[in-house]
Amino acid sequence: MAQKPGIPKGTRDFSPSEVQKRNYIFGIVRKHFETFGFQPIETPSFENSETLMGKYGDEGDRLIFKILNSGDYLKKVDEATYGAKDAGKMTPKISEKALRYDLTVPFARYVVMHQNEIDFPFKRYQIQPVWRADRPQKGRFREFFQCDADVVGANSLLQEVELVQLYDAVFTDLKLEGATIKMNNRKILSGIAEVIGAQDLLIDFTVALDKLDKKGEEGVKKEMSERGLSAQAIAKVEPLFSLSGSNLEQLQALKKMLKDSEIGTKGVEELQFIIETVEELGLQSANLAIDVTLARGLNYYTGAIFEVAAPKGVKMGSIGGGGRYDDLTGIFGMKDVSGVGISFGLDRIYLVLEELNLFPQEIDQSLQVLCLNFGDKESQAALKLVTELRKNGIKADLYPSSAKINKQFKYANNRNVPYVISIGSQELQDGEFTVKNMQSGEQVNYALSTPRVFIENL
RNA sequence: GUGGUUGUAGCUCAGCUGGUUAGAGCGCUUGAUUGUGGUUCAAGAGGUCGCCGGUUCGAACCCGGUCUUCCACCCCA
Repeated sequence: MAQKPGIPKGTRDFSPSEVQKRNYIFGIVRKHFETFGFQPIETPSFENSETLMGKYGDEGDRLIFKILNSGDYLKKVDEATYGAKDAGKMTPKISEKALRYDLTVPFARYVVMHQNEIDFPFKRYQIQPVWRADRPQKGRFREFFQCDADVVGANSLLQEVELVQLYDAVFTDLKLEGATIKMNNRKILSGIAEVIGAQDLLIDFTVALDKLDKKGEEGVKKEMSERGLSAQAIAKVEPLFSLSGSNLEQLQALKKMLKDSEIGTKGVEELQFIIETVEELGLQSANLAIDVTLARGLNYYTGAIFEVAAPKGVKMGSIGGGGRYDDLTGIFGMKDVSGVGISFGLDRIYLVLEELNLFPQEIDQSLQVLCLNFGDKESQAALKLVTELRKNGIKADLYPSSAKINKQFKYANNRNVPYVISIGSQELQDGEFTVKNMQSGEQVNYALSTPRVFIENL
């Protein structure tokens, strides 16, 4: 019995029109990456486990897909480890490779390994799939594409400014108006933790704060308390919850709150510089907003933090994120290389564009011209014409068999073909071909000897 | 990883407290129309009811397991 085939949880097949739409997004993202001076690289789908493990926290380690060793992998496991049935101890012995979890860590590895060939500052972009053993939900997959652009070896805050512009350029080109680029700075978060006397609970503090929009003020306070923050510290956080107004007003409030913290003040200054410079240059369609509750999970960020929210009314997790990390390559032994980068979540952007109906109409036009097949003799002339059209870069095809004309037209209709050409016995006799505009229904005849006239009218 | 939810025709979904041959709309095929699609009319094809097992005289329906979907945690693109 043939069994019903299936695909693993959280993976998808892409049909022709889906691939075309995805390529449309890839194309726009790539175009702007390149106009901003980024160069492409690619890294392997899987890395050595030690490259990835421990870089994303305990939670991240759990979500990394491990690859089983080849051969009789259990032979190398000693009895004690085997008997203990401890996955944490066993895994490193039976799995030495893992699928990449994001593009940033492999990039850091790349920079360290190729440091002698790279001209710094190095601006690279990378568009490749990543894998996470997460539980799928809407917009969360186990295999999805990330489009990353990072700059390493440049400390200037102008990089952050450019990255905001890059976000804006891509979303504008995609006609996705009203995306909000939320910004924060890790130094501000550190500063707040310092001011409220909870430096050693920085991570717990930020994780709890990050949930403000979801859980509300009371929920966040409760979680902070559960995570060990003192009532006194929580009281001092209070002003953050009511932080509102324009970016400038928020900056003023933060400045005041953090005046006694050196690092906090530095963070506010950085944020202010980026925001003022961006505002000076202007954005085309995106909004830039301060969000002090923005924390993001990855601990390697040290400066600016970005996250992009879809336009209002679309229920979707963030469609992009990024930030500055002063010491990413440090974990691989290369000190003092600062990096800053952003990422586009292709799969989520796809869902947003689909929901807002923002894909251009002509994307589904895989064929511009279909020649009908009226039989052997007629199709010879048709094939000649098709060949000529193809030489001129027109997507043209001849229907492969002389099926009923009715059926051939239906096929053209379903494939969204704008022009259908008929060369039947009548046309052949007159040395012509008939072009039907499928939208208007109009038919025009052209001489078979001068297809150029038709091509120019297209 | 925890708790819940979903699965019936290619698609979107009905299907009563378990009871004969499991339904609709759209799509598909054929014909009206052997050289004209997107409209109309008629006919037709298409289903191991996610999968495995159990209860029962009898299961799409009840029970257990499993896979999948989506949701809330967790985390995140």
